[in-house]
Amino acid sequence: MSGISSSLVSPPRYRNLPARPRSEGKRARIVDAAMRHFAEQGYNAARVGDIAAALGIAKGSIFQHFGSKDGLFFEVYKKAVRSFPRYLDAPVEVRDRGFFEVLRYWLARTEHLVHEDWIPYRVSLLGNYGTDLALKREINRFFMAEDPYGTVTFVRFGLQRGELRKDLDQEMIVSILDWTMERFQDALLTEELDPGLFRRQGDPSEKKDARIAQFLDVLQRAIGAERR
Amino acid sequence: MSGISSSLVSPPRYRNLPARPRSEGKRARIVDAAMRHFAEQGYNAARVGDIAAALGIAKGSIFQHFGSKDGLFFEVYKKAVRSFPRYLDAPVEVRDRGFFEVLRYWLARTEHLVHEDWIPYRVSLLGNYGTDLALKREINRFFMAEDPYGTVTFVRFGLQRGELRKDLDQEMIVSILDWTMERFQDALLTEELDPGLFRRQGDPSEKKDARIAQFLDVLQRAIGAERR
DNA sequence: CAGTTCCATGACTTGAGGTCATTCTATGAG
DNA sequence: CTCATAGAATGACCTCAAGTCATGGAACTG
Repeated sequence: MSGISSSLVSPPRYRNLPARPRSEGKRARIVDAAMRHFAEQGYNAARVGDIAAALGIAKGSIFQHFGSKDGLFFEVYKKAVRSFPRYLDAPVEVRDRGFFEVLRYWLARTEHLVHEDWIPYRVSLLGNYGTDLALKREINRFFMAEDPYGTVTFVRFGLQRGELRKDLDQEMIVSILDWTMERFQDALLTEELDPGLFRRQGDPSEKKDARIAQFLDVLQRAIGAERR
Repeated sequence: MSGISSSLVSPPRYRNLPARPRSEGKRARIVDAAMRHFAEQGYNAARVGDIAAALGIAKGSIFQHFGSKDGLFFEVYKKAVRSFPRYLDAPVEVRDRGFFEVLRYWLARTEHLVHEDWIPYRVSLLGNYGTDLALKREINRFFMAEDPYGTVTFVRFGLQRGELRKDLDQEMIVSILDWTMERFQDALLTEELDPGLFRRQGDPSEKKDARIAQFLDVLQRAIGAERR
């Protein structure tokens, strides 16, 4: 299994064309337009030509700046993800109530946040599920390097407050938190990814709150310190 | 957010061309060859033309049978997933030791199984992360309709034995199990998706066993009935 | 102002998915 | 055995989007 991705799969290229000084503004405008297009059309259906047309520039320019459609998407993805709040961005009074209250806060608000501005959320979905594995690897690198949601510091916060089990590796807790939060939110928010939890048949949406409570309970038992 | 996938995204087509009687054998041969190609090249890099060439048939034939590359991949994906064992396929003596022992059994064996035959595993990865959202929706439908790993019956098994919490909806348990098992196994097995749990810096593979034990412990606290 | 680097352009190339009129072939009736 | 017919196979052809590149500005540099 070792050599599959390195030898059999065609080499990806997310060439990081170094940010040229003069063109920063233009790069940013391209990324913005591309974000909208990707969000609305999906990765495959989005056309680089359309993005260029929408901006009134030549298609070649986009390739000169980003090298490839993948390269462009990766920039778009990073921008989208960086625009999301970090766990510890919750209001102080919430933070003071502790680790799991911060989680509850965000879960309850996610839906609202996404409704207000679904474009970056949609892009993050595309990156997570809708492109290809080579990109997924790149995204993983990005997450490990930047920790854009501040999960690591958030877990440290929970550990310091004694709200999290000390007998687990921190990495393990971080992974579990990342995985389950991501999947739960995706199921909560998007039709494509709901395995029937939220949309089976005419589930009244009040049930969502119950689901959130249940989910938090499960998580607390899983990684939380013994209560009292 | 409601209308995104229905109105803005171009309509996908996984037309289920009804299985013609005479061509069953050929369909199967195409699916086999395609499985190998997708696994080795990835979805995007795989060429329908190559698959046809490898079989010594015309490209048009493949489209006649499966309608589109997506359609072909979906068949391949289903075949791959159906080839995996169900939870309750574990040996009786393992089953007798209970729900979590069955999980331990499969986690310990997954790596082995995948080494022996990584092709269907790779295909399932592609379906889960490397194609597009429209396909993801189709895959979710498939899972809900077929429950190919037998997760639902497995959870019922755990509930009947009193090993799982009775205060959670069954659907919730199933989802949590699916999510975490999938991600954990993916991290265990693949470079692309490993968020650093197993390969951060030359982790010796003995650590894997420890991870598996930790993971099971976490899961047991999360969804298991109170011990003793 | 001259020289140089960067940037924009759009016509062009490449190549993959997908179509379709035609041809072939297996089957079963007469 | 022959012919009729439906399903399957074919490959030339079409479409269209990603990606390239030679050329021609535009903006700094000294």
